[in-house]
Amino acid sequence: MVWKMRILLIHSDYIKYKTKSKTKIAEEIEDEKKEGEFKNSLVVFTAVEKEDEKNPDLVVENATLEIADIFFKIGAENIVIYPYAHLSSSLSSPNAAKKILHDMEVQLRSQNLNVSRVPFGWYKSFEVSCKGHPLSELSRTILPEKTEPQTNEKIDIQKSEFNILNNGKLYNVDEFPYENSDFKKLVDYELDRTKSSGEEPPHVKIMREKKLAGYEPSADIGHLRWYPKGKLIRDLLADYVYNLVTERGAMPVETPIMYDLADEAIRVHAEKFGERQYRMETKNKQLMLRYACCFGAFRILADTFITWKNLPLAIYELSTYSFRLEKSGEVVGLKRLRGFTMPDLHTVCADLQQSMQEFSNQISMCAQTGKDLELNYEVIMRVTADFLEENQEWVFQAAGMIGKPVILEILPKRKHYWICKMDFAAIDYLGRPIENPTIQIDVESAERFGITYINEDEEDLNPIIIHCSPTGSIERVIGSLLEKTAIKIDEKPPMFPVWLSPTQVRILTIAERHLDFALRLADDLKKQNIRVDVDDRPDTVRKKIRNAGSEWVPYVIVIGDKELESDQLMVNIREFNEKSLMNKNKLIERVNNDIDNMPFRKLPLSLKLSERVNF
RNA sequence: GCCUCGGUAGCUCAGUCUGGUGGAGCGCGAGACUUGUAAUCUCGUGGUCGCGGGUUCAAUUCCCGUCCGGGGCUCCA
Repeated sequence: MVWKMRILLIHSDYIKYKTKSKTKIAEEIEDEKKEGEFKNSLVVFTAVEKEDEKNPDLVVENATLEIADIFFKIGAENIVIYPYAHLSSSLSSPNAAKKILHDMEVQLRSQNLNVSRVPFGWYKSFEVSCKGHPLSELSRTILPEKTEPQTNEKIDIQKSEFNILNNGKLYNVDEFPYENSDFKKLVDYELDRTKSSGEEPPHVKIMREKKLAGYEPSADIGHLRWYPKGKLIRDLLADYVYNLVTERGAMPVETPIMYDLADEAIRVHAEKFGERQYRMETKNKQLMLRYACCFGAFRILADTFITWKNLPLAIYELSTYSFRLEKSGEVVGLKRLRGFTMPDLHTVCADLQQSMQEFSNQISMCAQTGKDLELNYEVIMRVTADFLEENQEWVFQAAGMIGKPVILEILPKRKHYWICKMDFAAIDYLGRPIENPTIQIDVESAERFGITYINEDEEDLNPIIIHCSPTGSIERVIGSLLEKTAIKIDEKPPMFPVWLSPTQVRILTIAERHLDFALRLADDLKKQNIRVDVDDRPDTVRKKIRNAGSEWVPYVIVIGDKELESDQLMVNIREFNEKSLMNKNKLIERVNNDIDNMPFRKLPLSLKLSERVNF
């Protein structure tokens, strides 16, 4: 059980007290404080607990915020801080308590409130008259954790330095000759220079129109429901990343989505994410929902016997789901969710040298996903000043692998667990980045989680761990693909890459007598691993063509009397907005060529459109 | 979380300012048509006007609260 400061708040008509006799731990007081009476007061009975000693300043701050908040709500005139040990069975040391109570008094007073504090460590008689309105009796537990950063902007003044790195040369952000508008947009965004247009990102509407995904009103904010077409695309992307990482030697695992905060390493790692966690309590456990796969991965690695011969060693998991309690105003479409799916690769490296080498390999892997998914990534590399100083040659070379300018952020001090990271972002229709792949060198977690390996000299050492998401979250990938269609709308008809298109080939019939032929053709294509369906509804050809277009179907074939006679098919090719005459085998070849070696899954919808449900 | 705008039929949206029996298109159902490349015609079905409270003879409309969504701020270890 974790204990925290407990307070009982009473809005009273009056409170009177009188000191009787000292205890061993009594504080020295002047005579005038030996008794007192306060009218219309918010009395704060307070017990300082063991846990509070870990971060007394934060407890004081949180308690002060809470008390002031209630004070203004009820409109009392005085605040009376009353030490009251009996609220807790796990008290802090008397000295810590005295300090915290004193600091609370000072901090409340600094807000120009009338504050009094009743002496600590005396036996006292007291009389309190509670007002009895709904807010007059409240209890609060104050956590020694960060709540809102609102009041203390003092920390973290040290700013990062931003530069552009191109062809091994460093440029000032204002002097760089920008040629690529997406890159310029990322720079502007990083430097807080992005102007807002007040529009909704187009992918939000498209994801619903195309029946991919929708909001689930009966869940929390930022959790989606996925319809069959969207689910198919998710699964194909998951297959894609699985193949990508396993081909490079990663071993897939699956770990729990919730963790016990009683585990010290889990708790400390969890608290790095502050309030943005889902927490849940069972009868005797406090649990958190994972925000990435680190927890499970690290626990596996900590329990695994690893030697230098095994390194680098990579384990992979697709987190369905990761949970982040983003602020309600930040959640939007597929870009920012509270429940999302992230490919998460953790690579154990013997030392910094090996981790840099692996980092380079993973840069290639992440860049490859941009090519495979046909997404343009702009890149930002972030390093601590120390790391840059010692490894400048490597940093420049790593950035050079991108083959175009990248932003280099230099952090004066290590602020997080990583010393070097690279973020790849697609730029959305409104010119804002969607953070996709990321690679990070983690120098902290191995030790915290007790992950070790045996080196050649049989010494037990903590490795370096690289976190990598080769595509970023699956939802963001889909969001980026949809944004891209909106950006390119003037250049080409919107569509998914053929391997991700739910329907790859649609066959539509002119009259009922053409259905048998259409179904036989569909069957042939299906046998060749092509997702095909048949629009057998009694609508006009014009209308069926239009429908196929609005579903972004890449290849559409009309079957009429002519097709029954010959083996030639008139194929509508969406990408080029053209019609082309070809036979069945040519079509199969063409589709397979589009799909290349990307993953395939069958169409999880009925073949005949007349039988389909409208989601 | 704060500020701001919105929530009306399965979907897209009008109506609300100025309170008085709620509209259109698409979809869906029925019928007609039997169709060759981006919406065939006619008829019909369809609503707790997000939810809760208040004001009023009367509330989708005005007021308060709340939930959900968009944008901005902030944040994205």
